[in-house]
Amino acid sequence: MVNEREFLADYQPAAYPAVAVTVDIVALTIRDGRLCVLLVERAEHPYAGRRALPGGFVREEALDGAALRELNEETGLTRVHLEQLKTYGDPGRDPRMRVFSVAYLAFAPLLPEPEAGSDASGAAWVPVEQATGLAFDHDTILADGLDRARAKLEYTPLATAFAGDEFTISELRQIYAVVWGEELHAGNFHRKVLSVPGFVESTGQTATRGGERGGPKPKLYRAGDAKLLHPALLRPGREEDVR
Amino acid sequence: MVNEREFLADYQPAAYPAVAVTVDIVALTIRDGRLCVLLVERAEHPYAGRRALPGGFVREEALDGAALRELNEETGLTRVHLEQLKTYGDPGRDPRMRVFSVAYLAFAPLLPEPEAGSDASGAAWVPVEQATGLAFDHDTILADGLDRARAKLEYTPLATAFAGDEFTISELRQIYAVVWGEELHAGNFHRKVLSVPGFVESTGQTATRGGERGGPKPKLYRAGDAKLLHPALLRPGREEDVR
DNA sequence: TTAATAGTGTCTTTCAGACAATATTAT
DNA sequence: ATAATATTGTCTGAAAGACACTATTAA
Repeated sequence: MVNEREFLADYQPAAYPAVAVTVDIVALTIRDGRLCVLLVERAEHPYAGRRALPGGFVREEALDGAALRELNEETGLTRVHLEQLKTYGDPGRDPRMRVFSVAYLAFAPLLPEPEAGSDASGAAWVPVEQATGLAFDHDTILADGLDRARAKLEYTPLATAFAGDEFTISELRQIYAVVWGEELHAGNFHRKVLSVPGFVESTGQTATRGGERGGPKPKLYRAGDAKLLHPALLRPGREEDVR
Repeated sequence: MVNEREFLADYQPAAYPAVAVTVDIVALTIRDGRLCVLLVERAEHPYAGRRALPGGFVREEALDGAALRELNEETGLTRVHLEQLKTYGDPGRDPRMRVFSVAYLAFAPLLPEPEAGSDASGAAWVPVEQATGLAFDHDTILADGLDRARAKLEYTPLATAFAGDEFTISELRQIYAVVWGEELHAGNFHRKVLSVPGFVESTGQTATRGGERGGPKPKLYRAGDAKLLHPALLRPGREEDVR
């Protein structure tokens, strides 16, 4: 019987078939009232010329670190909400070899024009409804990311991650409306948000001007300290997809 | 410029540092009124002799398939609810090499005595509060799995996956109580479960006898067709961990 | 001035939770 | 008979959603 040290010294990693692990990022932001996802155009085979989610191979780093690094390389963003989404590993999803992709979901508040990264000839924020025909299984990953994002708005204060440091209740409502794809009742939303403990806190300030087409100067708020919304903000009319 | 076929023909997977991907499974069941997790005792280095979550290397198969195969090898179970939990990939979590573990969560209704698997000298259902000091980062994985399971009972009919084909409302309540670790009001729970569309449906049958210490013969139900509970069954008194 | 917006008030319905009541059954 | 359990009823308060109303401001 070998002991642990001898076992590790003899261990031959190359005896196993080669696999690789990447991170791919579903980075979402809101631009011009539309929900947008960050896409790159692939410069290399496979899928050269096709649009894809930004990502790359994991190095000697933690998974979260790899995701943050890749996102930073593409956008320069560093203060974003990042969370692991799901891992995709069907054989054949990458023609080169067995590649497992750990997908991450990111929420970006403001919109610096994305910079072209090393393995991407271009990067751009694309409205999600136009983000189709992506490389690999990225259509599926994007769809899963959108599902997750929509669900998390219900029970977490994540919507504030789309807003700036200070925001109005109307801006917050627009975020919900854009992500969920349906208008929300302004009055009820306003009262609801203020009634959830820790969701937002007042800055005491007021915006310098009212809405585009009139209205009083709204009050400004910042994100509160809640990690969960209680009670939650449930999406209206979801009885259909319950079964 | 090479075309895609030439590129793939020249591609050298071995040029990248060796990594491996495993699946590890948090399989939960209820035994003797306690929430239990399936553990194996490791026969090989590293962590020989330590208890660990069942799992193994992913072969030429999909991730979900690998998880189902591993669980089946350990328990013989095949009709279980299996869902991907999270992927763990910190450098150094496995002393052999860079190993990424895709963790799965499984809910097993009945309790066949687990069989010893190929890379395990023993497997057993262990009450979760006694499942500590596991190999690798499996303590963390188990904790994440329990969090997920407790949360999913709130808004999905997953509790029925712990029950048999037919069950009473009391048995369902016991499942919630055991997983959440707190007693639930029998009367309110009863009315609530029956009021959620598609959660359970009546079999028209009645149990052959009442409770252990008396009481009328309860009616029998089976799982309904709902995929989400609406409205949800929220855990009582969770205002504390909202921040 | 006009129209849009911010913010508040009110009402109805639904639901959670506390509690009670009744019927049924194991011991 | 006693105690436990299943099931239903009642009440209160929280909360969602519909709707109305006032005040404020851009154009």
